[in-house]
Amino acid sequence: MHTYRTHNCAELRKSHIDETVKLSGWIDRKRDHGGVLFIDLRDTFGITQCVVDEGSPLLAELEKYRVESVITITGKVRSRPGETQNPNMPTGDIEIYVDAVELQSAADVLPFQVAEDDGAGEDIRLKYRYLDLRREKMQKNIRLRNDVITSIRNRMQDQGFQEFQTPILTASSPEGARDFLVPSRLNPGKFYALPQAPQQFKQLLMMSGFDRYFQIAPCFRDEDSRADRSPGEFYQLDMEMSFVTQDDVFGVIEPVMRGVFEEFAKDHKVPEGPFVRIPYKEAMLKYGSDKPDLRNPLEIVDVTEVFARDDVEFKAFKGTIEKGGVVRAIRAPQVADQPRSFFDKLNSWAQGEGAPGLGYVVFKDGAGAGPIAKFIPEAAQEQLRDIAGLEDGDAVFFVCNKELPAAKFAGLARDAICDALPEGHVAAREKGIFKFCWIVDFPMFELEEETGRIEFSHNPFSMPQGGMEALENQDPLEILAWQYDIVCNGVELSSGAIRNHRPEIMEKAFEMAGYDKSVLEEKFGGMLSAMKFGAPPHGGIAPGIDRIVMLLADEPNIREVIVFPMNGNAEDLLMGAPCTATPEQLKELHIKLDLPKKKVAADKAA
RNA sequence: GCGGGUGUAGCUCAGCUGGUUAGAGCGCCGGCCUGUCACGCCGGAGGCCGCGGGUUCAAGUCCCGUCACUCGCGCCA
Repeated sequence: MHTYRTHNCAELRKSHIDETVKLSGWIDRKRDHGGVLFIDLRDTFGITQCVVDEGSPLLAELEKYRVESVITITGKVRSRPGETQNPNMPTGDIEIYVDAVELQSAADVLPFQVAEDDGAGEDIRLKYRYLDLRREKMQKNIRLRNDVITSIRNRMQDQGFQEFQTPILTASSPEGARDFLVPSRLNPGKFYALPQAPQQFKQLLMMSGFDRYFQIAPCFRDEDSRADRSPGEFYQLDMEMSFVTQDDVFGVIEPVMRGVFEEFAKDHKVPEGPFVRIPYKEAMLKYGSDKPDLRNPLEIVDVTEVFARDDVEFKAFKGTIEKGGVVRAIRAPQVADQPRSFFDKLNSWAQGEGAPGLGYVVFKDGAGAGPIAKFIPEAAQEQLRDIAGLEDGDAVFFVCNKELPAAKFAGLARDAICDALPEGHVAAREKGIFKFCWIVDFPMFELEEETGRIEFSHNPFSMPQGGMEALENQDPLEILAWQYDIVCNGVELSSGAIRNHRPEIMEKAFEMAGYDKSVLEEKFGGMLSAMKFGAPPHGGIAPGIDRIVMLLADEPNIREVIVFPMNGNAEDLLMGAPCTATPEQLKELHIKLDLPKKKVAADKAA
């Protein structure tokens, strides 16, 4: 019987010595010594050294094969001579003396090296992704992804969740991200949209009486990419459950996240105990972000009252405070001994971010020093030390602006200061740890600055805390939603909410956000009517698979954990997507193109 | 849409205040080598210095424009 292999490239050991075996794989490396030739044969499982010497007629043939060619070899397992055993590889005690070889597929000269990381750029790696994926790191990452997804599925099934597939061709919905549209041939002039998330479907499943749903769900959003956001598509652990409160959802998903991270974190610990819960408002004040990295121990406090004092004469801040601005302070412990350049660098960092600078006061030997200390008299300094909890040797950095920009910039400064600290400093960013938190109590609505209109701040399907009564009686901007995020090390891993299952509350909420009842009917009519025939209270969450794997693989870029990602311009250069449609295709779809002039000119030139 | 960074050999990069023949490592091709494992040694080929324009006696280097890649902002309910 014909076979390509009797063993894979990782399994032969001393116990196989004298056996005749057949191995297939890629030539990882060749070491040609003239009279003896070593070939490292590689498959996804590992590497086995194969050898021929002058005693073999195959030597001349094998010398010709380039690396990455695929070959099948037959030979006898033998022990490597004493000194030459390689303890660094699992198969390092043995080698195969080649008796026969079959070239399955010769490789051309490679655009970049596979056996080692030669630093090839991302564009060329993506163009030859199949070569890139052969590399050890990518094989590891992609397999980790499989393992993580399998583990998640098992953990969800174990808790009674069932996986259902929801449509890929569905309807466009207003708000949210830009949709990908797909023209309908049977319905000329109409378009499907690819789902940004199975949001409505999973709610409909709850209203359909299924109690616990999950899906490793593809989601599509036509938005620009980032290092942690792949363009076009991504995967979520989408889940929803009925008859639950926020605590019930936390109680289900927290063990899944903790379990997966504990199972696959290589050198990282996950601290014991439930994930910290931080209200949105507190997160924005203390960390200047709704996705704080808690490995950074620095915290922000509001010190507006100090700079508002009559005896403080720092005009730059006073003017802003009078216009309704705030002053935020970041305490940096034990930095008084840092060189001047530490403060200068932070100052020029701030200027690079468009701020006038980063003011600070250093407290040393009981007195404040630094460029703006002279504007703050002793009594005010005392108050400052009190509020910020400053001790001798500490410094505080100041940010002054309107509330939201001040909070956000203080958040950036908080990270910049932490990163500027030397290794081992008391306030340096913690390493080897996954620090999770829940961000809770998001506002239901927010003010759109340009228009002055009230908008949904996150998910319009979330239940407002306090229900109808809150909508009717509270200041809309004060109303909180049962809306929550999981954040890990500064990465937003998931968003979820207890949903609004009451049609009248839904209508009221949309009305407050400026939507006419007819819009709600038209866009969400299906779900709205489902809510009128008996809808269970329900809620869920959707952790991002790619980001989870990215954290676990310790990769800074999400494309490192996706098999065939698109580039930053949402192109797949390997498959040639997106591509133009033929005139026949367009005609069938009743579509005429109206391209921008610039694009037409560029295509002609190409 | 906006801002920063980068474009030099197949890949990664060096190339000073502009100066005459543009370099290195890896890869590739040829030669030598019987114990390597990132094998070693000798030799060779390979460049529209992203593209277009300008300044200059002279441009990889300076200026303007443009394109590509990349990071960020906007955007991502």
